[in-house]
Amino acid sequence: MTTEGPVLMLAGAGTGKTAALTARLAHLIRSRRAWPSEILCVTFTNRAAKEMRHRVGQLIGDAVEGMPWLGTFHSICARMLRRHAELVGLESNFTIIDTDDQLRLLKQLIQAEGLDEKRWPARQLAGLIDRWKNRGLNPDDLDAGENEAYANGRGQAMYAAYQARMKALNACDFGDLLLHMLNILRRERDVLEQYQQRFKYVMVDEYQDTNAVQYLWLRLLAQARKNICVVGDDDQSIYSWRGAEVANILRFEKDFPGAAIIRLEQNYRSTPDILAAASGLIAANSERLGKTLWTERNDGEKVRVIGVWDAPEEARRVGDEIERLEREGAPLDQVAILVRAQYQTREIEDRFIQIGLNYKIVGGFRFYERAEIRDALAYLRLIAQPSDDLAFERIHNQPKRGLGAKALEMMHLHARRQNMPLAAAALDLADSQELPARSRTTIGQLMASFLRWREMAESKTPADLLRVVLEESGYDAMLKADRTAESASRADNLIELARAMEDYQTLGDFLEHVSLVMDNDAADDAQKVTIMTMHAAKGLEFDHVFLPGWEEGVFPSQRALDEGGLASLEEERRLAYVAITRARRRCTILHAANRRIYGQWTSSIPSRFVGELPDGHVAIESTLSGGASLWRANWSEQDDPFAHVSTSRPDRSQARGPGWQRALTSGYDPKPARIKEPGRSAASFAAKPRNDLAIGSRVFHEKFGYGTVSAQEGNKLDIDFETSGSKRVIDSFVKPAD
DNA sequence: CACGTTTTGTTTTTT
DNA sequence: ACAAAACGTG
Repeated sequence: MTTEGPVLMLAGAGTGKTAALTARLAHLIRSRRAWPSEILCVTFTNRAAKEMRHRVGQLIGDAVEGMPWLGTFHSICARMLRRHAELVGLESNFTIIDTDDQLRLLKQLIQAEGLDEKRWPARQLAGLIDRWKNRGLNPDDLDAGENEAYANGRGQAMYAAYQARMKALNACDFGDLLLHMLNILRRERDVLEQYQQRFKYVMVDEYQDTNAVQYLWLRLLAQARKNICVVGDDDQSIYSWRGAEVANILRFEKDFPGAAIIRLEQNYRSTPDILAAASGLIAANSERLGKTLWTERNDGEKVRVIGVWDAPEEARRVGDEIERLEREGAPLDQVAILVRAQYQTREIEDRFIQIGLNYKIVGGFRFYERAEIRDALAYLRLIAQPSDDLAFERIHNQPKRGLGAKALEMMHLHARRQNMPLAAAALDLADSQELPARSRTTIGQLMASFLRWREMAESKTPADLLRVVLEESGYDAMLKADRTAESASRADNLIELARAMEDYQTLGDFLEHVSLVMDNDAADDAQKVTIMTMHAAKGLEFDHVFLPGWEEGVFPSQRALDEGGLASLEEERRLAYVAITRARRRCTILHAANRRIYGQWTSSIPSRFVGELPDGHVAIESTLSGGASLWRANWSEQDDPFAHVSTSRPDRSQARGPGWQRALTSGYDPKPARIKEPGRSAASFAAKPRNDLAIGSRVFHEKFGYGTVSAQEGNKLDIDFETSGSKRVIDSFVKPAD
């Protein structure tokens, strides 16, 4: 009922955080304080947004349909950015690229810079750029220290080059959605005021996970009215690797003086033992706001900790336990297995297939990340946007049509010289003689197909268009020719993709959905056990939760132990806290003495977190001889035996030698001019002739040698070569002979 | 250019 | 262990 002014809700796990938020939202609408379209409500995951929409719908009915501003930070920013794209030099139909495309693009830029890809991997640069964007930093905002983080002080230049290239491609990555919008709100007063006027109330779920850009974005939007209500739990902050700053929740009072602070401490979800186990564990963390969760319940059983010999036994054990629950009548959708990392799902999945237990894996290798789906999407992207070079590169030889590295290199060369997209360059090359005749006809056919498909896109539904494209491109034929079981399932996936597309009116709508919601959770009613990562489980709850792999090196993960120091160990502990508190009735933790990691059998000791669970609330069980008490005592009695395992960051400064600044320069221009007119089709790219050549000019060509221009048509020249005969070539491939 | 063989990296976690 | 990338051959 606290509707006006800033509100900070500190809500522990299972205290009804979402219920409070949805109720407040419904109250605002019912009491006519705001229309549904005047409330900005932000969540972190698509799942949370969906859940919120569902629950609000139950309270206020169809009015929820009129809530365009309920969604994730990314989807809301994408929606805004499409309206104001021109303010950051994009077109409204910009493409949202994923990490895969991002990496390929960065690799190209690194190569063009002449950097050693081994020494300065694209991944590292991608990580840095991501972190900069999360902090709201544009290339110009980087200080010298940041700049030196990559390739001896070329980080800034590479970042700038990447952004320029993205602009040329009319594309955004995930970080850009937020950063561009922040830039717009910072620079354009009228746009900012427009949104400040519109949003009478702002609500944010999981506030402890906001990073700097998101924080700045929110602060700008809420500044005028100050009707902002945020909900969070510092103990559940598990996304610092994504730039999340718990500090945001701590300084809320400073940013919004006079904020009402509401604590929710009664837990309505778990049994006292589960709650006590989780609370005892998290108490080992130092940096906490601190709160005491309590419950009125007094039922339930202790948290079980089971030690087994190896990972297969662990999987068997989990399977057995679940089958028992099933016999006892527990619904399978109330059972979850939460793991630290994706690779752990495999062992469990294998076992479940063996015993025929119905399961679903949430997240993981997602539908839209499969190769065949990405290929199909690349075709669609290229139809929607001829300037999508990344899509072009993906499918130019998929299915194989004899256009290999050589042909692609040629297209790149021409595209770069003319500042045009690859597709346009391809079209140009199709009627020149730079390439062998076979390649030219193939390119011509391919481009003609795209012209045809683009026309079809006007009249056909997206789903039908896809079917035609798959047929006419030869993709279907390629899958049919390959008679493996795998290709059959690929074909099925493509059929499924077309089916999923039926729900969308336009190609653009569908592509937006795909890039923002990488899930394709087809609604099915079958009862299934859920397998997912602990991160993905945040915000969910289950009667029965299994937590396998609680071993040093697995959980806490080796990475966290090696590089993050204490802060990262504490984050792992918060993750453990999140995992345990997902359970309503029963929580079972497992650890195996042996496990295969990187294909190597590795033995490990139980996680320190097991030792940190308070006695009296856990029941220890072990299939190993000697009992479990030995190692347990080990953990609690002495100090951290892993203290020597580096708690400080590895020193990177040594990698920098003298003279690093004198890096070599390359001829490649990192900032190609903005593409002026992508137009409706690749064919509309104008061919501008060169004016420094005329009929009779003597010219030199890399491949054909010297010759004389005999005719000029647009950017194409007929040249009589002295050694290679008469050819038709594109003018950018020749230079005047002197 | 396609295809087979060898080498290398991968395992955090999400939008 | 497995997949992708790099490398070499016909």
